[in-house]
Amino acid sequence: MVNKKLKTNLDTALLILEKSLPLFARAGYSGVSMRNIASAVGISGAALYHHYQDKQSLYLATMEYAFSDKATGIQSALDNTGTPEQRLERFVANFTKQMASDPDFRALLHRELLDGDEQRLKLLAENVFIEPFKSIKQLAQEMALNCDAHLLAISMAGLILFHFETESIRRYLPGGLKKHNDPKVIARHVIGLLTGEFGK
Amino acid sequence: MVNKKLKTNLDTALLILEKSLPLFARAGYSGVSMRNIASAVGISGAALYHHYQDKQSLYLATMEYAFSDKATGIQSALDNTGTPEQRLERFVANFTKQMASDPDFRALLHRELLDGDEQRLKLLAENVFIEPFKSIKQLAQEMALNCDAHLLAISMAGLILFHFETESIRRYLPGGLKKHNDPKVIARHVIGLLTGEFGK
DNA sequence: GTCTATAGCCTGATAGAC
DNA sequence: GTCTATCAGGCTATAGAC
Repeated sequence: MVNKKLKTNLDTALLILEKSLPLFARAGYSGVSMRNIASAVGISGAALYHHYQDKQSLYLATMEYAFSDKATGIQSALDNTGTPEQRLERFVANFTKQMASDPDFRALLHRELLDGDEQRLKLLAENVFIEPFKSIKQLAQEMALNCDAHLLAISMAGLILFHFETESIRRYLPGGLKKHNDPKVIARHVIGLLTGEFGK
Repeated sequence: MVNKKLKTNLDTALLILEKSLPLFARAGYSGVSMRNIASAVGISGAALYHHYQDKQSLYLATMEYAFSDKATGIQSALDNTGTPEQRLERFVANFTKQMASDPDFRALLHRELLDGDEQRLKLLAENVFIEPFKSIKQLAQEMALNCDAHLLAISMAGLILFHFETESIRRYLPGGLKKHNDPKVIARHVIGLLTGEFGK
């Protein structure tokens, strides 16, 4: 109750984004109503329209909020010290850990890949993936992996993300174990595959 | 107009599934209304309820229809002739081609991974993935790849599917080219990664 | 087996008081 | 900046004629 004057405008607008993010992540754009969001925030539906013009604007703002500082987090896994192999290992371990800790981000990412329009896909690319992508491509070149760097960067992300994406179904597939959801186990496996250390 | 008598019951029920499949694939469960489906089929909304109890039943039936013969298609890529390396190559090339040719199936798969309940995930696992999964695991063992077979099977599927999943965003990422959507290029890349032929 | 009509509820969005 | 009340239309699902 202290300083109620400051608890206005910007605070509510931000609170709305905070509350709508997990709703959109779990049910998607058309699975969430403005009333759902309003009641999660604790205000009336009409009040939402004071902060955001319409549902689409609110959704876009939620995506901007969800993606805003993800790039720096991912980028931090890509510092330039050590051998290429060490940097690869550090990146995979770190990226896996970050993805494991943020299921809402993962869900929004996959929903955007399915449903995103040009504007939102561009936002996602520019705000989140372009910079890490460049670094990974450079890393691929330094490792002298003799393949298309773009394809390799996609493969690295896919190797990690797909294990989380399939978490819900792997329990119905033969050999599925709890440990396969452990970010450390996943990272170890991906590093092994990428460095060819599994032999053959 | 010939044989109008035969154009009843089962035919309409099937036609409904055929028409609802791409709608659900592109917009998801809550993004498609019974009216949307009815008008795609060319009948009234009420008529849908003669064939399916409610929207959920229709959706489940659509998933069963979409997944029904996918297992055999995938399995056909896994015949037992040749060396493990040849079989791996054939499987990756064939699976990639199949996935490339069926964007609706891919979309439904990803939507189910995001939203599927236990019943539908079990359906997807049992009708589509269990048998190919077993074969891949056996292949992994024969290739003497020294890693967890379950993780490897997931990785193989992920390596292929993620390239399609990111098709919409890759055009905003550096180095994205048309050829990266070519199933032959993708398959070649995945095979190279899995066999370690890119060096390092 | 399909139709029209409709019930009852939920939707996004607005008007206007406070 | 938030509320209550409300609108117009969409939603799932049903009733009953043909």
